[in-house]
Amino acid sequence: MLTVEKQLEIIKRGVVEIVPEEELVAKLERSVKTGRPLHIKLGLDPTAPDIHLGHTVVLQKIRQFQELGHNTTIILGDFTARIGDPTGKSETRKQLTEEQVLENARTYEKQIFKVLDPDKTTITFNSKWLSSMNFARVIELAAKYTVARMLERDDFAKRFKEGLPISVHEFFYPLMQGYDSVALQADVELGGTDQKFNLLMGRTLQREYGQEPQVALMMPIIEGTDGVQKMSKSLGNYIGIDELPGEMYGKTMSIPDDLMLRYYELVTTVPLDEVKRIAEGLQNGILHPRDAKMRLAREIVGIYHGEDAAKHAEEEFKRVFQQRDLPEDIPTFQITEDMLEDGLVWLPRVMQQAGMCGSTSEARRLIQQGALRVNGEKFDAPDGKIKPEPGMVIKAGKRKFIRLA
RNA sequence: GGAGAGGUUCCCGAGUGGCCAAAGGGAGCAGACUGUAAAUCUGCCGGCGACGCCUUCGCAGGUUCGAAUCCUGCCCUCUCCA
Repeated sequence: MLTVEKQLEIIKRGVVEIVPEEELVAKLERSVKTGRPLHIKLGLDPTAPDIHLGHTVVLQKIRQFQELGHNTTIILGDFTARIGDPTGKSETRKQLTEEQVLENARTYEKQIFKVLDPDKTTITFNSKWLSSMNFARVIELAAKYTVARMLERDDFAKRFKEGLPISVHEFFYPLMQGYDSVALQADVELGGTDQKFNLLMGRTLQREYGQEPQVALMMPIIEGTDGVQKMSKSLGNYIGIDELPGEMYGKTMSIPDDLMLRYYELVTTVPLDEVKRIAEGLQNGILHPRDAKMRLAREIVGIYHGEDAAKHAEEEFKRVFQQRDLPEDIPTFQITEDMLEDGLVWLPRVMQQAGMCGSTSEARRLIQQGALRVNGEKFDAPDGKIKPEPGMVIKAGKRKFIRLA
């Protein structure tokens, strides 16, 4: 086991806040002395069927704890998910059904291990202890916290002030999550900064139930590809870890340059001193931002698809976006008889049918804006008609291609 | 239970009888440039084979030549009082 100092150095990478750091140090010291690993807890909401890079920020941290030899437990909040964490969206979430939760949990489980070591990971559902709680015990739990303190929570406070709805059952979410820490006797709980209240609740409840309080360790919430809002699937600004290498690479290239270093630190395993070197290179202009970002994209794709796939994705990216060449694989589209009129097809229809755009209106706009190329030639015929030929390549915008069958 | 405020296009947020498919911002898309799916600038941003037509402003009706805007009922949310 590494020394306390070494461990701290690793643990603190990317971390926003440790509450309180002294207690973490004390716990680590005791752990090193007794040889007994710490118990690290991470709660996940099994509502998201697809894990994206945003989730991996915290998963990477768990991974580091695993490598340091500590015990890690992932709690799939199947029971809490029935409420839906009020955090984030300032409105009440729909309750999920039991089947939905279980199905989501299964896909979740599969993806987690792309980051975590399966042999060192314990997965538990919190329904294990929550579902059997009777009302008397729920009252006992609820009595350990006051409404005023509950309203201190950012999200509740904001909604309360703005006159937005807060359902009573939402108060149970923090209580339940906090109780998970009691059930597990966690030493450390990880979470995003948006989880602060919940993590601190764990401390309070553990103390109330006569346990040593856990240390709360908060990771930043990473911005999505738009560079503005937090990465989330519903906002569509996410990079999913199940995505194809090419998509993943391209999406990474689409993040604002300013965001690069943050991504390096939080979602890759590039050593910190090297990240520092990259930062310096960017600063003094020795390193072209594009090249730095390509490296980033390669690193990210590499984690989830391997180095070869990453290299391949890069070559493809260069071919399509730097050399403006055709991609390796172009989906083919079959023109059907009923689309033909005197041997001509109306391109908006083809584009819409081929999934290049959502409607013919959108297709018309694309043509008007000069976004369309047929066999590399700009296409701007106002009636949008063309004589289709097998093998013809239609390109809309920079990254949508089809080949006629 | 009583009194008041409010529900607008993906999101935020204007609009209070015609000039509204609905300001502005964000996101998204496209073009230019940079040969980064970056930044910046410009344009687009409900649907329809389309200089017109259709659907949209919580839901359902009504008034009007005409409604997101006025009236009625309903649903949902909030505030104050009880």
